Amino acid sequence: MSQTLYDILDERGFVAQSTDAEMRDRLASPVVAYIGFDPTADSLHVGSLVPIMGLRWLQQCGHRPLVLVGGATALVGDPSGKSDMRKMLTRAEIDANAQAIAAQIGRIVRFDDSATGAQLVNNADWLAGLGWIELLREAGPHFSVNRMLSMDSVKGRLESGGISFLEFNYMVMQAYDFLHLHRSHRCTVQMGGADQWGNIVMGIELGRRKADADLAGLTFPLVTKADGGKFGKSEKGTVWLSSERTSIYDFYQFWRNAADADAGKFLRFFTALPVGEIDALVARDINQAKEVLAQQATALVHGEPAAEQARSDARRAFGTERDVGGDSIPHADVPASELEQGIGLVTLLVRAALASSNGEARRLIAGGGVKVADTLVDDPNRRLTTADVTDGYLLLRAGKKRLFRFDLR
RNA sequence: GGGUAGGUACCGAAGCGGCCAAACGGGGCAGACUGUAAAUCUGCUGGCUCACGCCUUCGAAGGUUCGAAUCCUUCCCUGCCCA
Repeated sequence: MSQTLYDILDERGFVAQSTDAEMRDRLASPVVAYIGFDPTADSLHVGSLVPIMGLRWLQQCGHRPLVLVGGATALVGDPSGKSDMRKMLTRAEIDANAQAIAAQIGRIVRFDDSATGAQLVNNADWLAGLGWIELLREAGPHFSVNRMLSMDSVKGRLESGGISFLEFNYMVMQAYDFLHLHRSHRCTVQMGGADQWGNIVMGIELGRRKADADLAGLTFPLVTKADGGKFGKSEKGTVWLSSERTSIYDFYQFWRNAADADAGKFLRFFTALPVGEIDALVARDINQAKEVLAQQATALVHGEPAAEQARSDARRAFGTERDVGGDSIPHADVPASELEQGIGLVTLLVRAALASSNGEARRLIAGGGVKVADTLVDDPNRRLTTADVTDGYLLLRAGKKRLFRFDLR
């Protein structure tokens, strides 16, 4: 193996900061490294794909990844990068979320007992049982409040509405996690998003003071978009990894619609294609590069067959064929009997979720944004009947990119 | 606990008795241009009916008034200063 993990991460853009100037050497021989995920929802979103890919490369390079789900820390809530306090979750919700998230990661990272098999740990297992006094006495003396206050994650909150003591303790818990994983799993490296820097550093220092351990950390950059917008949002909101929350069609479209300027970066982050190939592809045909990005990213999360289906359906729907019969195209049934009486276009737009209210649907139509089977309709009072059905379905388009198919039943 | 400044639609931020569903900016959606890209220009942006009109909304609950986001009372929350 000529390339070390560090080289791979570096050339793919995964390295934001490293606590160890000699990180490349450190990663030249097998280590145990961990990344934490907070089970605050029953699914991760595309933002978490960066650390997950980090684990994947880690594993591929002969290291052992530890996936920590923050069963305990989620009870507290990470203030990093948040402007407000999160809502509190119950223990049962968190446990269920932790399971769901582990399953998602398991599709990308291999969990088993081999030397490089990933292992799942839950900090509720060691933090939940700790006594207040016990923790204060063990970890407390090693934390300087002055330093904690100077951490970006805290400073941000001090400037924008304050931070509760509850959340202020988050970094202590995370630091304790690192120490614990060093003791229990010989873990020496923690990775995480750039916003985790402070938390990671606190863990390293705690490890040095309590266990004389030589720990290190590496952070991934915050994924940004060329236009400055938030990464991971589409018109439908957050892009989740769960197909329950974000359909595979929408997931594919999210990547397919990436900005040109982001294609190369995203291909490095979210696919396993060799960097040389990525550069060549981007240089040759940027639009095709985005199709590859969409297919690869979808395959990563939802599997090859689903990705192929999404790609071919999208190609046909947006290409010259105008064939929208594919299974992955958003669709629902509509009873023939109902259509015979005629249904208001406005009603159907709302039913298809192309508009969130009748008023919005009307505005959309009046603004010239609605097509029925490729024919522009600008009459808000238009009613659709079986006469509008072609090939057994009724196709609604809102704008150029949103569409919905009603199958006649 | 005391003092003080605030809580306005997705976000920021005006409004300070009627002309306020509420300026302006951002965001979002749509149209033109394109390559399912970006940039630019244009329109729209609480709900119901869409014609008048009706309903809900300006931290919460009451009150004053013909009429309140705008005045009064109590309460809740947040920042800052003091203890």
